[in-house]
Amino acid sequence: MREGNGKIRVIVAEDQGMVLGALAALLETEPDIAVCGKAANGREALTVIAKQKPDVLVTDIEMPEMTGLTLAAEVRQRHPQTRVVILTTFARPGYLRRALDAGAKGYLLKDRPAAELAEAVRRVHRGLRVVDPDLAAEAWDSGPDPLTERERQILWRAGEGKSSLEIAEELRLSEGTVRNYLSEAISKLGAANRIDAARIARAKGWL
Amino acid sequence: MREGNGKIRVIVAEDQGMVLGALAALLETEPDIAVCGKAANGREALTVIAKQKPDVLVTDIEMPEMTGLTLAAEVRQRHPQTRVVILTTFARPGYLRRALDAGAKGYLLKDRPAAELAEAVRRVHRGLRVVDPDLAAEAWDSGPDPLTERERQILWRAGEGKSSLEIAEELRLSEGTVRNYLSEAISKLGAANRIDAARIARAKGWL
DNA sequence: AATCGGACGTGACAGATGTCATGATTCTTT
DNA sequence: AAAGAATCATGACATCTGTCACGTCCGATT
Repeated sequence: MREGNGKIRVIVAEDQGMVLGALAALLETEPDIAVCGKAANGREALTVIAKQKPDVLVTDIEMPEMTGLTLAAEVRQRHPQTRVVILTTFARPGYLRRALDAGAKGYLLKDRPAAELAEAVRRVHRGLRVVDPDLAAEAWDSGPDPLTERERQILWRAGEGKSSLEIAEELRLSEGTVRNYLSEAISKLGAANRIDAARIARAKGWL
Repeated sequence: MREGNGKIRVIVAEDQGMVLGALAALLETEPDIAVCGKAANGREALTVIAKQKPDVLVTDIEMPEMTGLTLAAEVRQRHPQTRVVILTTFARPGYLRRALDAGAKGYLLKDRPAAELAEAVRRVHRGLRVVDPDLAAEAWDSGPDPLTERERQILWRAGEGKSSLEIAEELRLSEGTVRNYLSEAISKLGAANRIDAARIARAKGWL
């Protein structure tokens, strides 16, 4: 958490305290890496980065306050010298695509061996990209997000168990319009009904 | 991973390789704790435990091959000298109840501070119980699982987006019966529809 | 022997859902 | 200026869902 005698200076952002501490401990076992800060969400991470100006940020995606994806975009704008590695549970093509669009240099899955984390940090620090190859392939042939913003809003709410009428009132639409959007989403995703459609969209990282 | 000169000997089971390695690294930083084995699922954990006879097993719940809950029950039977600490993301009353029924001595959430893990291991090793207090309170007043086995089976499939007819065919029931069970589940859970019911049941740890 | 809960069924009905045709409006791109 | 896409709408229709009343059968408890 202090000086870096030529070491790669890293900040870790992750909302699960236990995992945050554990990842930091893991990186600290590497002789050429120093963890110079931790954060429990995106907003916190931005503050710490402004102070520490680290070489690399390792961040989860799903966090309160500010998503890792939003965080990556902010870091690119405000602290371009800090390279971002996304570290997440989710092998979702949509997440990968958004991460790369947001300027992330690495996308790593939590179910890979622990040794890959340090290796990814080193590579990204050297200016290389690190992307899980299987996921990259899947992202390639699963195509882009076919949903419009409205469809996404409505499908999201449908997935929470809300009825067409409830969704219509919430978004100030007519019930028929909501049913139309859902019908569109169902057909675009090749789903059998709204629940199925929400599941598929979630799995792809489109919700 | 080797000798334990009076140290507490611990095995960690967790399916996400990165988290597994990180948790091990975290525990290894403690002077009185030694990690003598790792496992990526329940079955693997049983093998390692038979060899190592550790003092404490720290295990996740949701793993392939064998759940942490099943694992806890097996360990109580076959290796009663090993005490079990469940370490999970999910603050679900149903999980806690099942964990305690399975003989686990500790139930810890991954979003607690990292320092609590070592402390929990020490306490459990001393014969004490460690249960997240908030979760324990919630478990107490949320009552027991109200669903019957059939209702659970059917609600699970409904949550996957299957129609009543599909579920009926899969379970060799009439469509009307499936609708009746769903109706029962919806009313027991105070839900608005099948999607809502599945959400609630999942959140409680009953699915 | 009587009671109770779980599993399973039917029939009927109202309301929710999914589909389709058809159209208006607006904004962007060619 | 024309074409395309996204937003929003209506009406009509068939199907799916959720509820209720009312049963049967079985195994465990009393």
